[in-house]
Amino acid sequence: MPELPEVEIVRQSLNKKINQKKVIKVIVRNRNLRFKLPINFETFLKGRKIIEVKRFSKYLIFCFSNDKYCLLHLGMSGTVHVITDNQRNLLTNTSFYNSPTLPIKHNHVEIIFKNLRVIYNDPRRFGFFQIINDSLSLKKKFANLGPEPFQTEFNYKYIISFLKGKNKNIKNFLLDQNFVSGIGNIYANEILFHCKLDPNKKADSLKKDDYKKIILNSRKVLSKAIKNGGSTIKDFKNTSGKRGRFQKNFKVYERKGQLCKRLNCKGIIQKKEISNRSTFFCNICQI
DNA sequence: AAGAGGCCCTGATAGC
DNA sequence: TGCTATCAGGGCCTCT
Repeated sequence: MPELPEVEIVRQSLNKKINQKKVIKVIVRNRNLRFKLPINFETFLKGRKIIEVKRFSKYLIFCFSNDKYCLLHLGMSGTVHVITDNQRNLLTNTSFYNSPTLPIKHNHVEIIFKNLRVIYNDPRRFGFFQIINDSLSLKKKFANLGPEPFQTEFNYKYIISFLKGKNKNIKNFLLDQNFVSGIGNIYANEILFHCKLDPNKKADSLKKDDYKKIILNSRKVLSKAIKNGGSTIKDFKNTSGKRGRFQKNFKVYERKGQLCKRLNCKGIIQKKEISNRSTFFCNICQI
């Protein structure tokens, strides 16, 4: 569920809390994430200083001095928690189990800094860490990913040339990270609603105006989601345990059977499987 | 080569 | 109450 906006929220709060801090210790409780945590993970991080926390697409990038990097992808259920030593002492002394911020189970990785620690929690273990040894490898890692919606490279010309000769529906393309990166199932649904487009429509049959709407609305929806602290469906929280608010703005996602929110539209939101992903759309205005 | 489908995993929920 | 089935979905992999 963490898509670009949620990852950005995590990045922002992490960058405030751990920038310029040095890793003192790393605790790994479970190496079996989506990809097995490398054997040298702990020694690679230990002693290194964070100089910035960046993001590309749905990847967090911990940047260290000397051109070293560590990627973190949150998969579907990954959350990052930052907790100070003081908060931690209070928790253990009083009601650890009633803590609103820190989960008890599935805290697989802890990265410990002076006075605080970063805890990676992930029930489904679809998330992963990756060590990157120089900026060239970092570039390579992202080479096959498409631009983010915000980038100028995501423009009409690019879309036309990418879609040429391909035969998929538009929703699949929005989910295709090689076409445009950062959009997941929730935001793909929302973006297509704002474009008034049928998710099942073949992408190369769309009009010039539709492509422009897609560019505009993917930027609009994602930036509004970021402004609202991301979306919390079930378990997304920022590093302080605060929930997102953008789910209140959803027009179609998880609204099956409900009335379309567009002014004067009498449509009913439909739910349909498109390539194994639940897809929500209005049966009147999205045609 | 493009596209479809399977797989990894756990927790919540529905149905019996 | 307790069992089983189903669903959620990001990215990588395999098969056609």
